Amino acid sequence: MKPEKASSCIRVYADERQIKACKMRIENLEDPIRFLANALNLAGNEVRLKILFLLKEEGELCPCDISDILAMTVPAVSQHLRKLKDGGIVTTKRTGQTIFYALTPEAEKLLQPHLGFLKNATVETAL
Amino acid sequence: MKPEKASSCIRVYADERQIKACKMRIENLEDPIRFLANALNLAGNEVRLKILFLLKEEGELCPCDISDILAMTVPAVSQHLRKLKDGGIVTTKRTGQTIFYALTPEAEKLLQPHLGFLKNATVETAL
DNA sequence: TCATTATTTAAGAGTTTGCTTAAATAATGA
DNA sequence: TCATTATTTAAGCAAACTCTTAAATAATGA
Repeated sequence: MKPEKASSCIRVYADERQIKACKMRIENLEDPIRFLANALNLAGNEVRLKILFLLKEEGELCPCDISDILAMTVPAVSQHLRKLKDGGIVTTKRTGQTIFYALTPEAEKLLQPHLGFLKNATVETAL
Repeated sequence: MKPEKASSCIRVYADERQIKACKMRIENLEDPIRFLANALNLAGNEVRLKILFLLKEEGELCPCDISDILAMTVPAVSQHLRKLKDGGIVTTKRTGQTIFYALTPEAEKLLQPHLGFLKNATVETAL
């Protein structure tokens, strides 16, 4: 009846098997979890979520457009775009001096539920 | 042919109508965007994403269990749980000294695609 | 009541974030 | 080539994040 663990909790009814199974499950998912957490973290910022939503709706936009729409300085926008690009969420296409940003197909798939939901969302429906 | 705007970009081909439409769309979605960004931000942290995944899989867990599984101190876990609770992502149920945490139905719905995906995910399938 | 256990709270330190301003790159067209 | 325009990069700073350790709350049972 004595728990075989040397951990913080000494609850007698602690389910050792459950704990161990959970540990293994998490361990196996380490990589996908890291990847997903990073993507969600990028989307989990008001400014970047707006940018992602706009790219989803408009197809592509340049930093300058986004700066106008969001009423932010161009460097501020550019730095967000860089993060998104580094994270594989957006790609770029140059046309003259203008650089157009667009969602990657992977990001589109990954964020589809949320961005699609926003389209006609209210706070209640978002829940 | 002169653009009617006093903004950072002076591109002749800037689509004034598009910019204005985007501004309005974003403005109308201010609240849902704030809400969604907050939820994604909470999920966009490795530790918290693990917690959310575990709660999804196990139904409910106490801080002590989570601390064991993730090999983190109890206060560290507790502080993450508080954030999740403040954000309406998890709820609590007391049984004696033990407090069980579980996903709220809203969070379950909101995060279903991602947490469900993780279940048997590899990095490639997560993409 | 008192010792034990589960959990939360608080204070502190080190890191990361996200903006600002100024400067650097890059492409266009006169 | 030179001036203009679009974008990125860099440095600096205030705020937010996430852990640590120590102390406070809360519930149980002898």
